[in-house]
Amino acid sequence: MAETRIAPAPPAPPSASAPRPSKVPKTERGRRTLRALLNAAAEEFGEKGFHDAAISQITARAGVATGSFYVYFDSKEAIFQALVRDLSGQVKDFVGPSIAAAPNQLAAETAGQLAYLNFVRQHKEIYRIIDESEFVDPAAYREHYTNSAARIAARLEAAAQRGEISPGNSEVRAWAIMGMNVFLGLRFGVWGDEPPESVVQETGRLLAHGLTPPAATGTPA
Amino acid sequence: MAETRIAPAPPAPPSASAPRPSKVPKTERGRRTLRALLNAAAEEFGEKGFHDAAISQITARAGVATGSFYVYFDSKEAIFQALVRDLSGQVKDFVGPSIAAAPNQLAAETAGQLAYLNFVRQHKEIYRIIDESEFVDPAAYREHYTNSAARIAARLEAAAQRGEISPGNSEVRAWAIMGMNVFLGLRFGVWGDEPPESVVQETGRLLAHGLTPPAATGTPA
DNA sequence: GTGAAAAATGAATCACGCTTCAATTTAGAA
DNA sequence: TTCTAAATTGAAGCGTGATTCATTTTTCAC
Repeated sequence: MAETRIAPAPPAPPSASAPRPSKVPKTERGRRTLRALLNAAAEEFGEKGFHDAAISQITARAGVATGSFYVYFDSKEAIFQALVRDLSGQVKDFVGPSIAAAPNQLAAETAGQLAYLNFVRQHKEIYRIIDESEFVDPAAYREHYTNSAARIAARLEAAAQRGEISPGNSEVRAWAIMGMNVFLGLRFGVWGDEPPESVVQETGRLLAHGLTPPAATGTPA
Repeated sequence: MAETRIAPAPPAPPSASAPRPSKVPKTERGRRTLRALLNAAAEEFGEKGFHDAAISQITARAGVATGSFYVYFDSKEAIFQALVRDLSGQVKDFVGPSIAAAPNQLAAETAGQLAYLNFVRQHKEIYRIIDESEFVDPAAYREHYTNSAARIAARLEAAAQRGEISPGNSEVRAWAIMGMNVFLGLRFGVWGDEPPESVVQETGRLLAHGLTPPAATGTPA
């Protein structure tokens, strides 16, 4: 969540960004149907959750017959997995550039969070889908967060080397930052409509100076 | 997550701490069977998730016949709801005292986090169950986190009044802290066995002073 | 000790929706 | 235009597991 790039080569696994259906379409028509199925699945899974979602509804939304589904995916689980990959990639591609453009580490975290919150507001279904992968595809769930944390940690490590931030346990910090972003995304992206700017501002202060009052440190907020 | 008490009367809804089965047992034997069913359900749901969990397995683990289940609960959903309440209460009761005993706000957050991490290590199934309530019982899920955040926010508000911490947006801060705790609990409580002390120490520094290096503020870590 | 309410039993029912499949239509290369 | 592979169709099969229920056993107040 809320990261990517800046470091030359973070420990990122070979997981691809694109959906990987069981059978790759050979014709233009096939590609269109595949896309329609993935979009329909995002809606259906997002609204109903994995088990209440129905293949027959997905195909109905996509405007194809039930049987067509199995030309592209082996099972309900298979399209769900493909969807998780699809959405993971979309977040990364959306948030990454903002982070890369930031002048320093604290600005990068703030920019990443802002981009993430904006993305979430446009794709509220992402939480239900990523969250449910914990049950449908545990490996994907674990990978998703482990990879995100690893990228954040790599950035923090580099920044600490440069003396830009204080030294410390980067892995713990990374999971803390990721947790913050995920929960703020849930509260202010999915459940609320408040403009993200004030959220980002507050978090920026927290990450920079903590909660200790100015009198006790020296630099006011 | 990781909070409770300290403030006289936080905005906590009327949700009870105890499980509320459909039918309250009238005899001692009945109470024992109900407890056995809840414990068995915690195991079964924790291991398999809601949909792969089977009533027949729950009753088998509890050592009773299939039909007995429906003496105590109206449905699979009903026992799941009761379980979420049960576990929510357990966390609160376990973490609360640590927070109440802390001398100041920053110490309270740290103590709460430490207690929470220890609790999670003893009850790894809690994540799968709370997380899945997002799908099985969305209202319970939302309430769980909204209430937790409200309690943290109330504590922060009070501390800010006392000048113990800097003024700021308490709701944003509360959700940030809660997110941190939840994700650190997942990584270092459920997935890892590292001793929680180093995690808590790092988070404590982060909450107190942020990431800015000592040179730029004045008070070293 | 007796009897009515509470609890326990487990085989049978039944709804649900994923998946299969044989037949038909469409795409596009030669 | 022709022909083959690709794509589409939707009704029916089928396994799974939650839920029901008539019956038996246990509890405990009187």
